Amino acid sequence: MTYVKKCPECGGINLFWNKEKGEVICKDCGLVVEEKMVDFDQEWREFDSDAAARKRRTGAPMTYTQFDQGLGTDVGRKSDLYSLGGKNKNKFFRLRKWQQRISTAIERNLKLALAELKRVSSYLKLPSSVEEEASRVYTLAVQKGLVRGRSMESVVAGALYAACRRHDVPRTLDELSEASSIEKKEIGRTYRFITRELGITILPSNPSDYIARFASALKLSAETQSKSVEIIEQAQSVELTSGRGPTGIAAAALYVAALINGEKRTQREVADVAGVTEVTIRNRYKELLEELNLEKEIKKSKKKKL
DNA sequence: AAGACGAAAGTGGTTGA
DNA sequence: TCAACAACTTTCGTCTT
Repeated sequence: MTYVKKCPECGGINLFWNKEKGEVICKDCGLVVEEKMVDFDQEWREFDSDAAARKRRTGAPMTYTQFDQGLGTDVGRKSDLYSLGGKNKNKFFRLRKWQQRISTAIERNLKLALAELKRVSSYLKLPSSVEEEASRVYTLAVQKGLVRGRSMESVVAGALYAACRRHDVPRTLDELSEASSIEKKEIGRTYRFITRELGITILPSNPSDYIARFASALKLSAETQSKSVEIIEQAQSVELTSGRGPTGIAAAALYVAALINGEKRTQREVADVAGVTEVTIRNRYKELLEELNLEKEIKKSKKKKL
């Protein structure tokens, strides 16, 4: 089986095959290029309907993006009732009433929230594995009663942010904030709250996870991308990265790599796509030059130009 | 004229008493 | 709960290309 080499959406070359989920996603724009690559053929043969019924064993796939995991049942309405006598009829009505009562609180909330979650995640073009994870996180949060006192939207945003981090397709808080129209600090706060309460541990995000997306936004070559990842790795080995914002580091590394490869971008341009200021890039850039003596490489590329 | 650089003051969040 | 603190931003003036 052969796979597409370029993302049909943005032309990016950073396709990533998540074997577990059976998806090929584009790390640049988050587009799911191929999804659910399962073998749809049956692995058994059936000769008559009887044998077929015995051998079939699947239903609709279970998913957290449906409020009841796609497994919900309802106590039926009219048509079923005709087959029941008086006593049973009453029992039936009672059951239905109870079900409606139980359903209301949590499930109504989940329905609304998951709709919102879908909206935001499609706005950000997140892969469905992230959406699924976020739905799961949100469902847990509701069950633990963590939504009380917080707006539903902010918890959704927080769950999405957590899911993104876990799947190494980080979006910045700014992007999430733009998509959900929730304040950045509010998202951050609920994010911290729910991850703590649910005991979800998330590693600090790696600057190189941002490189692919930033680079494609700036239309930089693949060589520049790998160069900047290389720079980040070096920076990490001399402890230049701890305590600093990962986006700032990614931006600076990208800026330097672009200089070295003669694909110069202004600090302003890089700063804009990375969501940091020029000053931050300058500070990181200065540190990078000091620690990793990259001056030579920059000079080298200048000579080439002349 | 535009971009790069740096200083200084301000902001929001974390930490430790 | 408050103050100290680090990272980052904003603003602005100067230097370089």
